[in-house]
Amino acid sequence: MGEIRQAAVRNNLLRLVSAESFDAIAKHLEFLELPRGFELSEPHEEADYAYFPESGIASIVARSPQGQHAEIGIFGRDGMTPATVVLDAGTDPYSIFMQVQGEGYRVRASILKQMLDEDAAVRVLLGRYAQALSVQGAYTSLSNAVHHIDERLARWILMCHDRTDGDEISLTHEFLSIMLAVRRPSVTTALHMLEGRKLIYSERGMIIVRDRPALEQFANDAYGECEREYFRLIGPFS
Amino acid sequence: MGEIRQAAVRNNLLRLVSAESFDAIAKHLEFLELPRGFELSEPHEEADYAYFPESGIASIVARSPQGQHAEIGIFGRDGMTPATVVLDAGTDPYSIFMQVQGEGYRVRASILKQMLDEDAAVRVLLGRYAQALSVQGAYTSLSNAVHHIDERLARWILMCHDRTDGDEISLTHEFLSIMLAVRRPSVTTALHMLEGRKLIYSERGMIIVRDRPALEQFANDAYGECEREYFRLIGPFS
DNA sequence: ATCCCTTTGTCTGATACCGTACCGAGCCCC
DNA sequence: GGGGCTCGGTACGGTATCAGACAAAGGGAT
Repeated sequence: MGEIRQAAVRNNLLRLVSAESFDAIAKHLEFLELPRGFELSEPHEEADYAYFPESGIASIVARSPQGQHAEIGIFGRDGMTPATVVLDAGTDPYSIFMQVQGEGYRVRASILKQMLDEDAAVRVLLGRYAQALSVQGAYTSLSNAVHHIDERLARWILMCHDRTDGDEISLTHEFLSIMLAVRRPSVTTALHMLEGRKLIYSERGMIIVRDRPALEQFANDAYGECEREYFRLIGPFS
Repeated sequence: MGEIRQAAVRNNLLRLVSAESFDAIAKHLEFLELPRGFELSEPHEEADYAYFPESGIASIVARSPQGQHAEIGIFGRDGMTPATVVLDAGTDPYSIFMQVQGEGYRVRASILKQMLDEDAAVRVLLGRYAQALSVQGAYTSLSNAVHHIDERLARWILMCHDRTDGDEISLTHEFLSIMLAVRRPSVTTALHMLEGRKLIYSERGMIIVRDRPALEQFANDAYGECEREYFRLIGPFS
């Protein structure tokens, strides 16, 4: 702790705060592994820590009273949790957990909160991130309503690819089916479809992007809007 | 202008600010009719005014590049637009327009923005409202993904009923079909279903809630979560 | 190797919903 | 009180997806 160089950090939000703000927060940052399944936040519970992933992918899932669930958004080194901290909301009703393992920094939520009170620039940045996340949820909603499974799957693979270093994404069909709120066998067939078009390779527990431009073209209407909105609100990341 | 009594106001957010904050904003409030179809905000355009409805219902719709669309949330006197103002986001990608005619106040966005900079309590309130709206979007997403048309329709009627004075909601099937992102005839059949169960009456251009508790029971898994979250974040309204 | 467990592939029938089209009914307006 | 428009009801074939079950294949541990 206390000797993290901002230039070496990969999390986009941590990179974008001013050097002064970064120094203020850096001494409280703790680096840790984020294994698959790691819970970053549980529904209706006040989070002890805020997490800023350096790698890996986290999933935000809403659950109905009867236990139905659907993913409303994902983030990796483009984001953080809990976004509610900047809105003084205390808790949110979501499960947030690591879906592709990675690493990241965490800081006590109380410390981050205090920083936000004192540092308007950081407050603005995280506020804009909260908006980007909300827009991501909105477009997930649209996609759930109007797009076919294979398009939604393509969208989802693209969104993961954006947040991953190579072309390999480590995921099971089972997991994908939860994320897309469809049956597991539907994922299998949809993946075969994408594989047949030579857009991806699919192996046991692994999806490999083979032709990203064609994949974007296939996802077509389902991909792009909320990425553009992130770019407008926060800026580029890669 | 300038002589609006806070106790006479019906918009929940305006009611909840302190008397001092209200006095500061009241002199800038302008009362106006909000006819059906009135545009409160257009996608990617900076809004000139912020609107606080006193009655009627506004709809927030996301549009895909190809022109597909789906509703992600609604608000009436429980809310305001643009929620982005508190997040310094400038614009959002949604169409926001009146769906059931009503009345409301508006204030120049620049004035509201300035107030937010100076008044932390108002900033917190609107921030929490932004969160409530985001959660509403998340549960719309969940509903789009996992619930059947008739349940979603019931949910939607309940949400409108919450924001209406009587039991009558003035809406065409066409409009409903856009909101639920389904075919118009599907709405017709679903409404018949609800009518057959004696939960509503349905007339030309009008839906009348007949048995609200039973309607809630029917909507079951689809209704309630985001209402509870609004209550937690903001408080009751009625 | 052998066992076991996770993950993936495939099948069957059922169904919710779609796209499209067409017609009837209510309502406004001259 | 008829013309025309909006709105609602209904019908038909088509298909994307579901529900559930089962079998095969990969991979780790003994």
